[in-house]
Amino acid sequence: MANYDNLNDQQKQAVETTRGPLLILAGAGSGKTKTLTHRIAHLIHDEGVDPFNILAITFTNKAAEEMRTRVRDMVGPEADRIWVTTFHSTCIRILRRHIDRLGYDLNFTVYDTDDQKTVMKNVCKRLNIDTKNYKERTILNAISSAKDSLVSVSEYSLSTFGDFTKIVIARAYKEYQEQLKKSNALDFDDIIVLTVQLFKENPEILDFYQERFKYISVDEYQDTNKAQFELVRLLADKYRNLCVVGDDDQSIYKFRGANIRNILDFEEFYPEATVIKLEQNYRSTQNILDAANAVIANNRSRKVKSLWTSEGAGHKIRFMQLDNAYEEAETIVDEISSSVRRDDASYNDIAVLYRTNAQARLIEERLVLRGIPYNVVGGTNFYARAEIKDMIAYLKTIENGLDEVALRRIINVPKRSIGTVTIDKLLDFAEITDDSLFGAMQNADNISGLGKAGAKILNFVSLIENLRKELKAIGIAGVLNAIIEATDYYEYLKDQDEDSADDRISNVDELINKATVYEENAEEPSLTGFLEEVALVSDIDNIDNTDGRVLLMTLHSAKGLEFPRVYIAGMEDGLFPGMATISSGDSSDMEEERRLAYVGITRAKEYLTITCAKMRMLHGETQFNPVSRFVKEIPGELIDGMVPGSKISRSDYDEIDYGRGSRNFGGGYSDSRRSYGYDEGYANGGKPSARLKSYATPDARKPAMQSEIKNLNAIAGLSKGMPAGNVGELSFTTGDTVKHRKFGTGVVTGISKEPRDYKVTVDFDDYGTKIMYASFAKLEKV
DNA sequence: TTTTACTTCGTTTTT
DNA sequence: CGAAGTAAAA
Repeated sequence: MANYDNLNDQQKQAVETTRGPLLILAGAGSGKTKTLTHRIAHLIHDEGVDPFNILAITFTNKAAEEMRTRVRDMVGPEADRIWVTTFHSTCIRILRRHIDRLGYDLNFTVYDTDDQKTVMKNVCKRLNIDTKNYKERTILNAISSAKDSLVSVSEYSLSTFGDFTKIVIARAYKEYQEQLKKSNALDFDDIIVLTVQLFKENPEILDFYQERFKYISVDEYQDTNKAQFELVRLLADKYRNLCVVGDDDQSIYKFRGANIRNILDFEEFYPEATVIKLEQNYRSTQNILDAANAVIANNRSRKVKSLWTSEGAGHKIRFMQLDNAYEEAETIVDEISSSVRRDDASYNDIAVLYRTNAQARLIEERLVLRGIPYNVVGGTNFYARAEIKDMIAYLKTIENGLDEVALRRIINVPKRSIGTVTIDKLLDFAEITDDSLFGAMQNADNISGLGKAGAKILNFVSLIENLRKELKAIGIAGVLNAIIEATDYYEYLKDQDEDSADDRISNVDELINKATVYEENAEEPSLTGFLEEVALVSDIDNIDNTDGRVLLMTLHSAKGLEFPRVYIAGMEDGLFPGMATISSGDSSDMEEERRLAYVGITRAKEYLTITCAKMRMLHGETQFNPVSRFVKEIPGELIDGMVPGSKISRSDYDEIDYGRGSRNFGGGYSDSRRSYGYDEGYANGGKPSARLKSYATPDARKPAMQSEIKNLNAIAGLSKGMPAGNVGELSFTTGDTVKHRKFGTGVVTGISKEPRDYKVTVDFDDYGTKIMYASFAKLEKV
């Protein structure tokens, strides 16, 4: 019997409502994961539901992971029989078994956005579409939103109504789908769309999964698109035990196809639905909640809710308007520094949020100068790096020879004299013989006019075929090593660019680590599985705020997270909300932007500081932005320094003495300057008032700053993704006996230093000799 | 084929 | 302003 004592009345009601459609409107910080996990435990323990019949869908791997552990904590190992996964992995699991019904092979690969663009480039070339007028991305976005709303190629073609742009997109859509199919590849949207199609065309398959998943819950329901709605609808259609959880006020992914109507109209679609609102907040102080409530109340398309807490009012929200973006960054970093020094805050209590990634740079620069450890979340994905994509392309080619994007990426990387001319000949041959590119390559002997390239092609083909054969014996990590060896890939990287080679090599090493970890941990490791994991994993999943770093991220990335101290930077009309939103005639755009502000505010547990700059460089021109309208929607009495009871007016802001209340202005400033020798830039000898003019020559300092960042980062061991200052000391040396979680004990026979880590060779008592990376293997000296 | 000069274009991005 | 992509030159 599960224990529900620590649930509030609404949560309890949600847990106990197990039959029929249920809509849980879960405000920010209202304990929705807790409610969902209890609900699952209740189903199993009190209603005797077989875990096998439960499906819990989330959007992110991270959310799925968290829910899985929490359910396991409550119900034990039985929990592993529940499907707790993302939309995309759910669908891939289903498609791996049945996609042959739709004419694809079961070993299909998944294309990421880069791959999509490559395909679209080819499509445009083939169809003579001028990519000046029609950008690949624009076309792809149109296709993506068509797929999101389940509009097929033929339906799209029929709905162009003579609109020339749409006609072009329709042609591109058709060709794009054909190319993907030829490559036996799916894009992210296809993963959902094809599953829906599979179910619609094969009632017996649908029925099988309907019987399997008698109880379904969907998290972050406000972010679902039409295709996902349809998928869930189909699955739940038989038993109608569908529980959706979401917060319409946190719907911030419209631009990616999320349809807020799914949650707003749930009751209309399921008239028999029970609706429960979770409004008690367990995260933030009342002041923060009041601010959030006040802002979001300006939205019209929403279900009215109001967050409250049984805890106290807490600290007021601090607002500071600085003269320019440099001072904004400096002020924030100063405050971070002093709050850690003087209060009991630690770096991992703190997050700096902003609207656009570009804003991170200035803040980063100041953090580096202060030697404050930080991590920037988002930006470039690990798997988007060229060297990683190369390695993955080799793996994809081994896995799925039809994958033309992968094959063409590596066919001449590293250089093996198979140039465009040769590739074109091969493609012609493939077209005539109705074969794939790889098929043509295998037949290189029968193609005339290839000249010397013929032998090179066959070499390449046998490399791939050999690796395919050896895969079983040497594993994924082994294959990767073999690729590097056979192609002399590291030499290639060094030839490319001497400076970045070390970084790139260590990235590849990291990929090998990941492969090793995957093979050690997965139930049934396979190349398919590894590629899937790689395709469906993002940086966001690896956010770690326990390693003593300040986190910098966009407001979007912050959804679902919480921090004791939050800074929201750049709250200016023109930046947040952005210019495009302000000038858009569609009020729903502004409402979405406001929801983003709501998400930002509700991330804060104890302290919320909002900043903006009067002057800021944007797109190469200096802009003078007024204070964000969202800030003005916060009642004045909640803001530090404001006259209680008054709404703030624009003129009020200009009167704010934002120096007040920040305890260490003068001192902190001059410290940081002296130590790094930037005094010259300041007008008044390192004793700035809050109204200090901007740097005399902000740009002149840049080159110095850039190299300074590199140096400081190197000294502090701060480069992105590296645990805070720990690469170095091993607790053992050659000859020591160590213990591994899985392989047991063994003797260290060798240690070699890698750019980022140690490679340790261990002769295990029971498993033979293994080479592993120290940071992953977690070896302990015994 | 590779380097270099020039143009273009600018939110957010769970998978 | 600066990244990224493209066209032209070597």
